[in-house]
Amino acid sequence: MPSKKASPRTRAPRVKPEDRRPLILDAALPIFAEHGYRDTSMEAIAAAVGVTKPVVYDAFPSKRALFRALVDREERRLLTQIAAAFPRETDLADVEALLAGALTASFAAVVAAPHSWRAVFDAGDAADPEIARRVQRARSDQLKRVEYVIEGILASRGTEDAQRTAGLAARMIIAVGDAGAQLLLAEPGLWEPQELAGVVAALLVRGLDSA
Amino acid sequence: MPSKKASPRTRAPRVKPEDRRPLILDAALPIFAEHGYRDTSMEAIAAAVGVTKPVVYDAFPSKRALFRALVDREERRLLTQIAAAFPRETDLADVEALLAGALTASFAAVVAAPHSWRAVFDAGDAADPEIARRVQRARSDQLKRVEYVIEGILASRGTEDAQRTAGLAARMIIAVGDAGAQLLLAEPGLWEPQELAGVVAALLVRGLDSA
DNA sequence: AGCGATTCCTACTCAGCGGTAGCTAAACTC
DNA sequence: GAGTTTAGCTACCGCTGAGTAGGAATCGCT
Repeated sequence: MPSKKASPRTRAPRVKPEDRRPLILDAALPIFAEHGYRDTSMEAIAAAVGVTKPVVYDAFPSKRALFRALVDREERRLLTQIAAAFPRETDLADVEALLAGALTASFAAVVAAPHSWRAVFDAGDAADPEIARRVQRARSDQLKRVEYVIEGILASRGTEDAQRTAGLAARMIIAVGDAGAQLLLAEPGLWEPQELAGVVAALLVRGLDSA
Repeated sequence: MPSKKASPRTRAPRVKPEDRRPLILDAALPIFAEHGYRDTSMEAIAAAVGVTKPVVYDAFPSKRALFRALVDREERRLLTQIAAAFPRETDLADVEALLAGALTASFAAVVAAPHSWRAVFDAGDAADPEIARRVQRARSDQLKRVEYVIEGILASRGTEDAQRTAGLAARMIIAVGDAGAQLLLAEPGLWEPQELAGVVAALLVRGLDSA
């Protein structure tokens, strides 16, 4: 029997760090998405790229930096996709159509990039404080935008206490959107994004009675 | 200078393990609720009880066992409180009142025991697999119950595709309930549980148009 | 007071993971 | 093909946190 080491570890092909970086992010995404920040090790990421740990550290200075870069990239990807699918020149008076359009765009983006969604989604809780703050801020900005639109609509109807009600409604809309996204991922094929968006929008605007 | 040790660590009073256990759970609850399973150390729990690590290990054989006991207790507490506040003999025909009653009970329980809610809530994700399964199962049972009620209502109205729609509606109801609970905790005092339940129920049943 | 039982504490072990030093092999140049 | 550069690898360090062994203090009983 030869006394060579058990697993000689076939050497990985040579790749420049700048080309290695996106490969690492690609491999890291599903791992972070599935196990979360704390339960993902640099070792595991390196293995997924088919490489050893120091190679990863040649591309990113630290785990936090890697995750930060990942969240940046995936957040941009999601927002770009949503923006691309967002209907132009919506009629502000037709709330239901407005909602359905926004939801369709969001749902489509989530279905197209489920891991991105998952990773960014719980980056707000578990990851390190800096990233958590950024993600929470992004979510809060989104909430404010929805709130602003709703408040305008309610005010134009003369609803009393429009501000507080708008805050509530905005939160409910986002909650329902999140739940819809999770449903799409949990039971793929059960709903088409567009169909789901229509039904959810109807439910929100006209209520369960419309079902 | 005296050569005595810096902090002689005042010895904790003697308590029997069976009496110690609930004290440990009490101290552990807010820590787990705030930092999650992975980011909570036995050391931190011990310190919060005013005791050292081995004492905690005398009461619970492992971190997982401790957390499991905690989730058990808090889950029971929440369910008991909800059951106690749940309206008797609700009219199945008045969906809005039914929903408002259920939400009021849930909201009240969450406000009364916010840490329990938080701890159990994200035990489904981050904790160890066994507990995650149990919590997810509990949530899925809850979903099924709501789904069943909704399906009955929709079927009695002759809605087509009642089953799929009921599944969706049930998820939306739970999502909205969760969001309401989070709102109550995030901005305490802004809404009374009962008031919030009423508004949310109206929104779900009659839609945004009713606002 | 003396003695056993019970409870707590000091002081470790061990494993896992983030991060690094320094050697080795592949590619590129001439 | 020799020399240089660049990328990858082995083998380590240090720290943190779960879990444990064994000694020290306190209670209860006689």
